[in-house]
Amino acid sequence: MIIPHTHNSSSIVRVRFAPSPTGPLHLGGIRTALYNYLFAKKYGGTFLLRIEDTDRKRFVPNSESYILETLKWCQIEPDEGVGYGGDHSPYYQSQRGEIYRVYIKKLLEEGHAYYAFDTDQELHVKRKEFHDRGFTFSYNADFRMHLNNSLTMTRKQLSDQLNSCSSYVIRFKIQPGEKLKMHDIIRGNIVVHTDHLDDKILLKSDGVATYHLANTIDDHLMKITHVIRGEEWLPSMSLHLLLYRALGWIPPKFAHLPLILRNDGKGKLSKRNIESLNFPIYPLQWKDPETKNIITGYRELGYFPEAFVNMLALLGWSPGGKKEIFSLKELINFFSLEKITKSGVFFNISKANWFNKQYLKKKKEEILSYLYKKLKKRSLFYEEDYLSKVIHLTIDRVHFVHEIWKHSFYFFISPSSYEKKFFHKICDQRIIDQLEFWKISLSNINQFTSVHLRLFLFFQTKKNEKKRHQIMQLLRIALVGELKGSDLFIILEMIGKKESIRRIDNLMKKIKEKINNGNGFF
RNA sequence: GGCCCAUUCGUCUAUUGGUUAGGACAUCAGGUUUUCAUCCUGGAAAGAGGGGUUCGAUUCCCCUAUGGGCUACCA
Repeated sequence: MIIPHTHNSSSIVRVRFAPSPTGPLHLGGIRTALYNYLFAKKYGGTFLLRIEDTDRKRFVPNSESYILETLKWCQIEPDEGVGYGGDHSPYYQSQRGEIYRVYIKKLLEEGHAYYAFDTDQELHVKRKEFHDRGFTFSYNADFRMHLNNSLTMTRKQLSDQLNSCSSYVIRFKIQPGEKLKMHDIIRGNIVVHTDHLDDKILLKSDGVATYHLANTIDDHLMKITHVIRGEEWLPSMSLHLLLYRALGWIPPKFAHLPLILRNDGKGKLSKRNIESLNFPIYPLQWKDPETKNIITGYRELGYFPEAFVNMLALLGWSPGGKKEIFSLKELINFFSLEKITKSGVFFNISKANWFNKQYLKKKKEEILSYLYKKLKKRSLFYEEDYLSKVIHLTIDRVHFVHEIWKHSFYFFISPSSYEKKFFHKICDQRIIDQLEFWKISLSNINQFTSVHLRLFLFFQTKKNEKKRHQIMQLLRIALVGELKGSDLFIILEMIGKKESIRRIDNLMKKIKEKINNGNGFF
């Protein structure tokens, strides 16, 4: 009988998002956080945030606040960890050195780790030598007995070496000859032979633990049940499993997420060379503390966090079925690690825009307040009813709140210019005569409603469709400035008789000016 | 080079041995419309290749190819 993968109260889910503070989060990072969050919430578990700052050289100021702000904006805030407290502090790896030291000592004593004194330079030379001869150098069982480490020393030699203050690292001793059988929730069974592994450094010469060690110890101590991380970590899963075993701990379950790939050429998404990408990769604007360059984010571009999260959730995961719009609650409800895709994914900005549009349709309030602000700047005031009508008439044309103005300005102000090509064509005395005729006709209409106006104009031109077409284009240019926009008669009704006539006058004036100036030249 | 992972329309994906291989975005055509956009209808568009297993493979296995990751005293 197959026992399904279930989670109950006896196995409380605890997951972590563990970024390193080397700059802003990108699409891939935030998606990893999202999946961790969804998984935790689905099983009533805990989502914790740990900062993996074991590499001091790569530290970038403001990264942490950026990460915190991003999670907040996406509404996937941690329950525990940096910025949220908890029983397992500190949540910065840089503050956990004492803890790591305890376990390093244990590994050393039990023969799972050893001191190594080879310098960076020596190893570099060795690697190059091997490479030139067509071989691969690996610090492993084949070579460690020929290198400068505690395995090749007597006790005395070792203590002398250590006392002489020469710098050293501590390496993990991999036992060769084993077929390691592992399981990944997304990928299934994976087998790696330990012969292919090398003796990874656990403690760097500056006394700081490497990611591998810190990560393993922290995940255990913080009672992490599921490690959900990017696929770039898949090759280290064997190392981590071996570390759990050496420390006598039960490992968590692993799920390695497919990578988000660059669609401009090669490689995984990263913070490098983002200029060549045709889409933004940061959720929030990032100001580089060194260069002061500002790189825009999805928030600044006008994406709603809900749309952003929805889009991201479906990039590498699908619950099946045809539904695509999911609230965060629904995402939590439908989420499952098993349904995450295995292959790398390409990001599609037009789909992201489509998602935003779906959410925009439900956000009339936000557009309303945006219009209010926009109008207030011009000292214009309109009734909410009027604004609502405008929004109703134009919302289908936009993907973002800020786009509403360029599609609705003509309900509030006269066009500031006329479409050049068309305007050029209508610079003619006959056009002025026509406009004059329609201006008078319109001013004589008492019921200035779209229904009446439509009837009137259609009646007037019932024998000449071409003419109707032409006059409507003329009026549209007068009202909007270009051959675009909402229903002409509705615009007329909305802005009213007085304003309509004023705009027709404006156009006539501009045509006259053009005719007069033009004559001087030709 | 070594090790690992992956491979369904252009993109995101559904379909876990029997389907006309479904949907969404994008794209194209037609319709609606005074215009643009929307909207509606429709089209084109996919199982990398080769071997097996099987009555039958997109689905299972192997090989090749391609893509990706890792191969640091980076995470």
